[in-house]
Amino acid sequence: MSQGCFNAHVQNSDAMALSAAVLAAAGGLTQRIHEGVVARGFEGLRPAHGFAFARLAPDGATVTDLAAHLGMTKQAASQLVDELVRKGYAERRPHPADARARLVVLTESGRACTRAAEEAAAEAVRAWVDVLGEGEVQALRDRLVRVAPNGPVRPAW
Amino acid sequence: MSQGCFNAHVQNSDAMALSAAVLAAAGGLTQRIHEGVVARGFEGLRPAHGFAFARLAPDGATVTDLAAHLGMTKQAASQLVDELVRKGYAERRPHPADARARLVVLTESGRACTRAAEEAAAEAVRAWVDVLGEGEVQALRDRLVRVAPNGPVRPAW
DNA sequence: CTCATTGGTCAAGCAGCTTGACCATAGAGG
DNA sequence: CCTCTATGGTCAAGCTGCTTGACCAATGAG
Repeated sequence: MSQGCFNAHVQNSDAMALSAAVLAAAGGLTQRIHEGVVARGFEGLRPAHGFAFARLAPDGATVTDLAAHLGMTKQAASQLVDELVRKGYAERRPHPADARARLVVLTESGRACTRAAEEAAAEAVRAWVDVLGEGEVQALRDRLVRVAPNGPVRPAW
Repeated sequence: MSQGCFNAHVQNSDAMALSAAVLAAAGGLTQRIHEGVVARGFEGLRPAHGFAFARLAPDGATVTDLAAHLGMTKQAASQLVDELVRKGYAERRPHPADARARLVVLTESGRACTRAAEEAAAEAVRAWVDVLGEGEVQALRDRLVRVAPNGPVRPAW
């Protein structure tokens, strides 16, 4: 583990301030996206579902893939998919290359919801642009990408 | 709601990339802090407890304050405090100015855990400094503070 | 003194996740 | 071709953290 808090320039209090800022930004963003999705008429969805949509959107995924992506058991992922199917956002199709597996894909309604989330995210980010300016926001994004290249994009706490 | 996605310079895909970066940074940070706290010998704590510690650390707080801070009911907050008390991290003291209320304060063990979290956060941030440099990290913090001044620092999804 | 408000707890219920068991298919090795 | 283990998926039961609802004690304004 780290043995040096002594020769570091960054104080613990600074680290906490940065951490709080990152968590506040993430929390506010999640909240705004969720509110925007609800405002566009998609109800009965929790933010956690958004992370599933993000994984399903490109080409669909198996339940096991989804479970790994969300950091939960495949049973839990399967239940989550059940819920999405029941609400009409996704459907299970036979996997083209593996008779054991089933490919979970978004329905048109699910894709519409994904677009709504994108719009809501763009709206939230626009508020950031109003404060910082476009260049600063892009710089922010680039630095965050460099700093958290493969962080878990999922409910983490 | 927003009617213009047309005259905005920021594309939806950019907004999603930024959102993903922020969430990845927050998720990674939370994970690292939690791991650091565990590595320093504090077990049986979930990240959610960290947000409670942050509110209790300065001068203690009432259960109702804590509930508002964490965005949950006071019953849930009370249960969380029960758990912290049972594990020796906090204790309930009579409130000096209100006989109805009880002031929840950290024990020495709770303060030690708070310090451990600060060290873990500093450690995680040092990894960011290694990538970006100290000035960039400070700039990152300043911009995030400007963008999310009062975001919810708590489990949000 | 009265009474609506506020801080806190007890109790029951629910939602989301976990563990454990099980079945069907896949794919590697005789 | 046949095992036999590994893998994808589901069913069932249980737990944990949170919610709602009811209630009591103390507060403070009238």
